[in-house]
Amino acid sequence: MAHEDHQDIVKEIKKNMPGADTLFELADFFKVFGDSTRIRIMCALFERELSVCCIADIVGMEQSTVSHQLRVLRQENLVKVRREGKQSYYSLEDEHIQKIFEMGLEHIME
Amino acid sequence: MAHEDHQDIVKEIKKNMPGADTLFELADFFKVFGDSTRIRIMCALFERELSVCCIADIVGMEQSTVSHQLRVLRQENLVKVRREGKQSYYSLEDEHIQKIFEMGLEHIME
DNA sequence: TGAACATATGAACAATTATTCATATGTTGT
DNA sequence: ACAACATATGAATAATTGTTCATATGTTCA
Repeated sequence: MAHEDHQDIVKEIKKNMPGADTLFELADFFKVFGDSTRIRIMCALFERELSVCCIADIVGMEQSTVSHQLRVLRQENLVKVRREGKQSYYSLEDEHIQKIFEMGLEHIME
Repeated sequence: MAHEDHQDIVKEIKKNMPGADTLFELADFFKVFGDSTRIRIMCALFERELSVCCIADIVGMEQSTVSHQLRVLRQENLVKVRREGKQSYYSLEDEHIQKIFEMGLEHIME
């Protein structure tokens, strides 16, 4: 309880904010972008769909690690899979991802 | 080493990807969005600049917690501070933030 | 059916991170 | 200079998360 209108401001801002559940979900969504392995995986997928072993080679990590991270990306609907014989081919779910990516790049390049 | 053109694909993708250092930086940037307390703080700041104690009240957490998180936001150049008397007023550094936020919302609302 | 390969998953470990408490620093008004 | 308040920071703790190893599942071809 600081200045006079403290409570008014708090009430006003709270009223206009999205619900806490929405913001939790949003944080979970962005959490996916907050890991360099996943960022690199997504970045690789900008060009074309890729098999798991290709991705592992590109990012230079264990196949197991990549598989785990691909699951995270799947769970947040950022990538989709397609089975073809022994391989699984992953690709990006939509274009939001690339746009968000580019905006982040713009920011850090400032 | 899977299918025939595995190595070609790996080499091609690697060539076109941003450097590892850039992608690490980008992941660090997005990491900031990946916490619900920070998301809520940023969201509150969309409307107007706010003092630390207002923010603490809005998000319903300790002043100390908010202060720590504001430091994280400052370090990634997402907010700026202005001292006025006893209070520190925080505001958003630029509009990228709100755009990224909105794109995230669009995605989870699909 | 069995061997060879690609991918997925569980458990364990290491590392990172968010929160809190206690306290320090900074500011104002007396 | 001191009291009262706002903010910042350090240390400790709890929780989350990324990676790896070992292994299971799924697929193809002989």
